[in-house]
Amino acid sequence: MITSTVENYVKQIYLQQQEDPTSLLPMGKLASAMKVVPGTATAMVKTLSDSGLVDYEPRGGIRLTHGGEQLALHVLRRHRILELFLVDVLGLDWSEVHEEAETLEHAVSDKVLERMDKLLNHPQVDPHGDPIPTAKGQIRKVRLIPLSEFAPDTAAEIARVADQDPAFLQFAEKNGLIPGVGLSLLGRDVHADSVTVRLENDVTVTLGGKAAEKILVRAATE
Amino acid sequence: MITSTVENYVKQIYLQQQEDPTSLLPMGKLASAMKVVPGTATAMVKTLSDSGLVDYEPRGGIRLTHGGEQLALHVLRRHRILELFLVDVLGLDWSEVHEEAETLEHAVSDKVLERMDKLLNHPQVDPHGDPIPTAKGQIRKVRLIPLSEFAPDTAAEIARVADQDPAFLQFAEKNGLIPGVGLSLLGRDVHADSVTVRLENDVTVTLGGKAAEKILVRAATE
DNA sequence: AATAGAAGTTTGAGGAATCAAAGAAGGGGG
DNA sequence: CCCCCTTCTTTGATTCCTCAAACTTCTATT
Repeated sequence: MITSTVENYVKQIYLQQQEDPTSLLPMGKLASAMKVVPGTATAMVKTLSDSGLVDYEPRGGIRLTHGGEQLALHVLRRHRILELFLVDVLGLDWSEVHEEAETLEHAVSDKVLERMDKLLNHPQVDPHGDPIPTAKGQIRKVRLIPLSEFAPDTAAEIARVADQDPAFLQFAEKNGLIPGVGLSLLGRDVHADSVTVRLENDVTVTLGGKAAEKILVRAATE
Repeated sequence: MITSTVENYVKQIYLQQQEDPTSLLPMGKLASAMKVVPGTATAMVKTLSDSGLVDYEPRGGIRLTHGGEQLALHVLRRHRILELFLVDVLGLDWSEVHEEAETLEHAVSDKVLERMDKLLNHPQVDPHGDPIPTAKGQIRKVRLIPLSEFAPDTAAEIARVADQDPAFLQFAEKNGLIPGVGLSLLGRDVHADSVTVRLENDVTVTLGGKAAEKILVRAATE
């Protein structure tokens, strides 16, 4: 049976793999992402391998099989629709829905999920701008530019805030750094490791490199 | 930690105890209600007893402590609000929400639950007419009369359908036997073990004793 | 009262997921 | 080229929940 632990591992493998899609995911990365000791990850990966969800090369690393990726996308779909549902229907704050969805994603049936999807009008992205895979397991991969690498003097719009830490999200919200908001790059200071932008409401915000990496933008579509 | 298994046992003990509130609940009843072998129930009850959730008399039976009852009511509240939410907000059929809620009741946080409660306008009963305990763990106990014992020639209203089997609920729905519907007793045939009622839409329905026991009514409040 | 049968408890074992700690593999610096 | 350090795997143990089956207690019936 697919336990919620298995779902979590597979989801995490998928997310980690996105960071570096070319090479095999090392055990250590997975173990620390799952917050377990390395031995636990090894044991679990063996059962995932036996279930045909990952390809496992001992001491080499792992990679999701097609089946594993489909499962990961299925879990991710549940997670992201739930996040949006919690924000749009139940009025929770976008900074707190990640944790809630983390539990619920293993408990909602497909039937309930599709009702939510319908109620939300088949959304494409969750409250943080993360794309929602389709029920058939397809995900739109859009090339977004981190604010830290964004070219000056171009109009852009925030597409995604790539961090689920409530504290960071609250900071982002307070400063108007929310998906859909337009902005333009005022300046970048390499030595100060900082980026300054002007938002559509004319407020200017300066971010350090770490924070600027997490704000992903796309060229504005007027 | 309170696992969902513990929550299920405590909930089930509460429900079973309602059937016969005066005496201790025998192990066998609990075991069959939980669909486990008797030995499993014994083992589990010991840990419930160690956690102070039940009083356990070996070979005598069990009874919830105050703490156990509070936990049971908390779980029941989650279950019933979820059922109503699934019907009223997501449009699921009342015959199928019990199963859905059975899983979700262990995954939903208090925060999310109270949002649902608010959205539903602090309901008193779930779609089947079962009372919803308050957040403080209080439950309104109303004396309802089974159709099988109902006095003739009195106007009444269906208050509750006490069965969660989807098949029975679908039957009830098809025949208009839904909480809130008014009816009057046309006749009872002791030898045929049957009861005939006329519903408010003038349809008459005849039920056997087993079914009539599950339809609970209250004197009509005009 | 003796005893058969029902009801309940105990014991031994197994699967899922975890950790701690010992052991093996592999790669880079001296 | 060898050793050492990092990374990974193995091993042994633990917790939670379950079952099967042996065993005990109680009750009711003759």
